Amino acid sequence: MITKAIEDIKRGIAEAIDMERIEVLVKEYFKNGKHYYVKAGFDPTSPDLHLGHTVLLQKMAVLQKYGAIVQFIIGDFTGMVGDPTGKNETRKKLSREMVLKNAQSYKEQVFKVLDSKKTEVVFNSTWLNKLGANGLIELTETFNVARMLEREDFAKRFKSQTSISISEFIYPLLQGYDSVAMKSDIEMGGTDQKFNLLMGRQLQRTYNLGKEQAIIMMPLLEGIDGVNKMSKSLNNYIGVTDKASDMFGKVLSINDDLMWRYYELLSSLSMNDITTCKENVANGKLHPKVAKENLAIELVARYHNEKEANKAKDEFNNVHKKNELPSNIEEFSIVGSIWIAKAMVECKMSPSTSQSRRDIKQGGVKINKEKVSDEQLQLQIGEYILQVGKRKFTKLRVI
RNA sequence: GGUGAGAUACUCAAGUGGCCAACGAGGGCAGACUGUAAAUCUGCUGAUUUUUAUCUUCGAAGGUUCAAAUCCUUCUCUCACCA
Repeated sequence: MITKAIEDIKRGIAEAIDMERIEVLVKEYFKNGKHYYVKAGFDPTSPDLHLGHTVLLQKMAVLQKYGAIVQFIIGDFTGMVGDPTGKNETRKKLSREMVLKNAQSYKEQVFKVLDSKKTEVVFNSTWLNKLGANGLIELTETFNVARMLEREDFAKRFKSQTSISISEFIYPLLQGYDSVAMKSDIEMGGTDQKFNLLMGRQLQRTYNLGKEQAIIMMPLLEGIDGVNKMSKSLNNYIGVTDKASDMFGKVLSINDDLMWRYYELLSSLSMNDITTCKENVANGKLHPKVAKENLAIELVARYHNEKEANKAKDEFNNVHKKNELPSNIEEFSIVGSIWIAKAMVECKMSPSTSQSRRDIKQGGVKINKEKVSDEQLQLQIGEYILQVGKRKFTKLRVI
């Protein structure tokens, strides 16, 4: 049982620091039911979670199964200091209400993965506000610039003489201080967070907490382009709140190699099952598309439900294989007969009439499944199914 | 504070008086093909029913010129070097 627990915990992780301690904590739990604390921080600015985030969350959910209480820290204070990477725009300070609202929407998304009974949601302003200038100075004394510059990205920037702001130095200290305040046993984060995570460990020692947190780092999940890490700004993400049909489609659009990565990091199948599945695809017993569909169904079911997932699958096959129409098409009404290019703009299928004309010219526009060849086409009064490209449909009513 | 470099479309990046709505790359969109919204190949990628045309766009505002992204003046911002 314990061996299996440890195996589960180790699965897919990029790196762990002080794994022995983690094992001890888990063993303790199995022996006398003693809980331990796992910390992870989230920036409250963008509350839209995507599957990249869930890699971390799922690992925490696994730990919860084995005795962990998750300390879900909303970095409302550190968020204000600003993760200093995106410089040249002035960071807007989030209002209290905004933070609370984002926190609320976090909860809705997070508890699709985490067990809410074993999770504490806390704001780091609670203790960081109290820290004050004195406390802050004290905190900065625990560390020195030389050590700070050991950090790879700082080192690079220092070498190339790109500017580094003082607040960037303080940021990791504050994050580390969270671990002191929360007395965490384990902290989790992405591999890019290594420095900040280690800081927590270091500070716990400095502040004589009597323990040093272990660290679990999860790999960064590649986005659906298969190259960059999943992120909202690169628009290669699958959002937790994406519609079932979109989510399904996006999963199916990843390339076959990436599929296994997603399996490992996102699926709840055991590693054995995944290996078997992989072998079956390799020797032709299982069609890769079926394997991908299974994965898509699992994920859609997790964030919606099984019914929706199967519906999404049928829909996808209808639309893309049999060329049928999706079941729920948005409807739009326009008064009076209208030029098709303009109609497309009106119902938001196209950003401009110029774009509409291009699409028509290239044969990408269909009305009632018939390709439109006449750029000048006027739509008379009636009902039309308008299709642009492969997946944009609108039911248009001209009245 | 001083000196120098720069600001071009979604991003990177050419262009230094007319042939510039602006090379190229990435991205995006569309088409063909496919098990797929993958891969590959092809086309398109400022706007506008004046479509071999018109209008707006190369940090901002003025100016020179028949003609400016390109030349001049001022301003704003960024970056680097010195202090």
